[in-house]
Amino acid sequence: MPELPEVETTRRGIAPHITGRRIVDVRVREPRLRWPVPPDLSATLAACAVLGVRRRGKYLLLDFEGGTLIAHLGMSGSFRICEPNLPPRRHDHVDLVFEGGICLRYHDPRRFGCLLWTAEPPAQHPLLAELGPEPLEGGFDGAHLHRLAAGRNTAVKSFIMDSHVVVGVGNIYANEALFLAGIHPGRAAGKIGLARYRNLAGRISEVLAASIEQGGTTLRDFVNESGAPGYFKQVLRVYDRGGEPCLACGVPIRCIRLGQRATYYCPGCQH
DNA sequence: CAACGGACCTGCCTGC
DNA sequence: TGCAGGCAGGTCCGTT
Repeated sequence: MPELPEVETTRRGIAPHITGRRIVDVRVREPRLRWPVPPDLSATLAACAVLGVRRRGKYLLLDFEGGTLIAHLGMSGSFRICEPNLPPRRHDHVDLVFEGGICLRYHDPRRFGCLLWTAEPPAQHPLLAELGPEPLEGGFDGAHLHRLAAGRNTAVKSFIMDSHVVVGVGNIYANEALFLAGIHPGRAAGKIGLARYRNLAGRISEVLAASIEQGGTTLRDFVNESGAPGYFKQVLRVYDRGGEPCLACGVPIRCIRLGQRATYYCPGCQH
């Protein structure tokens, strides 16, 4: 489900509800996420206040007094703000209950996500330490992509989805950005020139920013902190449009598999 | 190093 | 109607 725009939408949605509030209860109904929820999380968080909510790539960072809760939504995770006594639905695995009757509820059917605690600065955590630059901040541009692509034979789509190269570019937005840049997704990363990488970097930033504006993309089940869907799907140019005409040239969109992922492109526009 | 496949899970859709 | 199979927005890890 969530790519960077969905995670940012979630961050913006939950931050005003929980920032500055203290934990009054932690309920772990199902600790078996990608990695186990720390068994002592409840004790660790007891009476701690949230200082703020940040995002690094697709990780949400809930800064508490004394450490940071690192959260990832995996493929199917979501956070919602609800009443603490609202009966949990299936797959509502964890509640963080705050003073004032605010409950942050973690829901994740596939359990590919995680909730981890670190007392160190989270940037040093092994999951975050090797991540590439943020696509919506300085340090990400065509020169960066061109430099890292040198000598690499992998498909450019797999290359831009590598979190060591740039964070937050998942399958939907990789397809969309390559379409907007006119680059064939299977082209070898090391055989693309600087000018085209400058264009691609711009399109990646642009498509992610535009999706955040729309509240993220809802394909099947993404909802924000209030349970409302995102609206960016209405703007997707190639993703999930196999066989339909290209909006630019009318040629049918093609669907292939690249690196085990569904890959959509326009054979007329992308080379 | 780079590249690839498998692994982790449930839910939903398709086709027989 | 039931059931098997395939697919899904992520990404880590082990093997070539």
